This record gives sequence, structure tokens and C-alpha cells, in this order.
Amino acid sequence: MESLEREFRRGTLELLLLRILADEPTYGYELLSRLGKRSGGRFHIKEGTLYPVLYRLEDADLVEPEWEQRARGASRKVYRLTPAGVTRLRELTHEWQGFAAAIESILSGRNSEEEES
Amino acid sequence: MESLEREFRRGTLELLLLRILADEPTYGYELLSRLGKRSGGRFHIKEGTLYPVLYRLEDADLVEPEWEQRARGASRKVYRLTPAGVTRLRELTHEWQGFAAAIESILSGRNSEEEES
DNA sequence: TCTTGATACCTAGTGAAACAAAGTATCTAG
DNA sequence: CTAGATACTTTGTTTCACTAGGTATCAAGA
Repeated sequence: MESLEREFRRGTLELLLLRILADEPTYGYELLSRLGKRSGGRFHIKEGTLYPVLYRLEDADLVEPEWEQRARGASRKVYRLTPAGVTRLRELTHEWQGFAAAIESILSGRNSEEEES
Repeated sequence: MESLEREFRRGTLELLLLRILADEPTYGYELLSRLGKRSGGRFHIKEGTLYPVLYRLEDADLVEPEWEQRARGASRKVYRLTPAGVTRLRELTHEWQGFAAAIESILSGRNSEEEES
């Protein structure tokens, strides 16, 4: 009832995080606020959602973490896209565009392919 | 690896089915092929996916089923949008458009809201 | 006749993604 | 020294779509 966004968002997080990291390597906690800002305040995910996604990306060798030791403040794990991550981002972007176009096609009432059988 | 669509699709089925039923009341099995055609052959869901969704819609009073007895062939359960279903379709469509716009915003690199802090 | 395939609906069990709700640790402000 | 912000982590829960079956009717073909 409440959270359409939650369902809509499913599966897109990987794409969005890769896209943000493509602009600039950064760490998890900062990703949360960038995702919020760049979505126009729409996407506010929790840490319990974010970190497992990052670990999946890391396991898939799409991002590479590096611990940043700081004089003050807790250490940060800065993630950077790998070459495979760049490729994956391109694929996912293409997939997304095709998907969104298919949704639009249905919503607009245009029938595709062969018409009535 | 294979099924991005599966994840992307999560949460959109309700919207798509309502939209197709808005054009014309029809039965479950036929919805499968209409969904396929109208998505340009992109969305091919299984019966085990479809029917539970229809039951959810029915429980939420968004669609109304009516058994169609036929002289030959198995009986069909024809679904029709309720007034609440029409309202819900409008809401979901609006939600979807906002969501898709937010994704596009992130993909295009346009930063929304306040820029750098 | 008997079997196959298409039509049409239904259901139990599984996997995965996002979530809530905790925990740990460091630094700053009062 | 306490509270809050920063920053990463883990455990358990919910929910959706899927797999993989099931039932039943009808048409077509061997």
C-alpha cells in the first residue's frame, strides 16, 4: 500500500550505484546521500540495504574497495569501478532503457509486434 | 546474470495488468499473451506468476472476476477493473513516471536539489 | 480409441532482494 | 561523560516472482 517505490526499485540499485561510482569513487555512507540527492530526494535506502548490495558488487568484481585511513574519523571503504564494472554499467543501462520503453509502450496503449492474431 | 528483467519487473506487474484490463476486460490466460505482445515480446511471465497477482488485485478490490461459461472449452474467469482499480491505475502510472524520471536523472548525471553541500 | 497438445485455472515450495533492527567503533559538541 | 553524527556490519523477516507441479476441457491425428 505504502511503498511502490520499494518494489519499483528492486533490481535497479545495482545500476544506480554503479552509475554514481562511475562519476567518482566514494564510500558507502556517502553513497546513501548521493543517491538521495541525485534522485531528487526520492530514493532513501537504509544501510542494511546498501552494504549487502556493495558486497554483491564486490564479489562480482564490479567494484573494488580500498580502505582509506584518516587522521580523524572512522576508516572509510572507498569503492571504485573495475573495468568489468564499467562494462556492466553499460549493459545495465541498455537493459533499463529497453525495459522502460516496454513499460511505456504498454502504458501508452500502443500495441507492438503483430496485432490481432 | 540472466534475469535483470525479473528484478526490474518486480512491482510493475500490478500496474501493467491493470493497464491492460483498462482497455478491455479479459481472462488470465489471455493476459499472458497480451502482456507479451504489448511489451514488444519482452515480458513473458508464467501462470504461476500471473494468478497470484490477480488474486492480490482481487483481494484489494481493484479487479472483479466473473466466470464465463462457454459451450465448448473450459470456463474462463474474466476480470474487469473496479472504480478503485481505475483510481489505483492512475496512481501507479503517476508513481511509475516519477520513478522512471528519477532513474533517468541519475543515469544522465544531472544532479537534482541542492548541489554540493 | 487413445494420445498429444493447446487452452485454462490453481497451488506448494524456493530463492533472492530490500527491509527493520540491531551491533560496533570513532570523533565532535556540550 | 553523554549524545549525536559518522561509518561499517550482521541477523532475521517479508514479499514477490519463479519453478514445477497439479486439475480439467476440447481439438486433432494416428
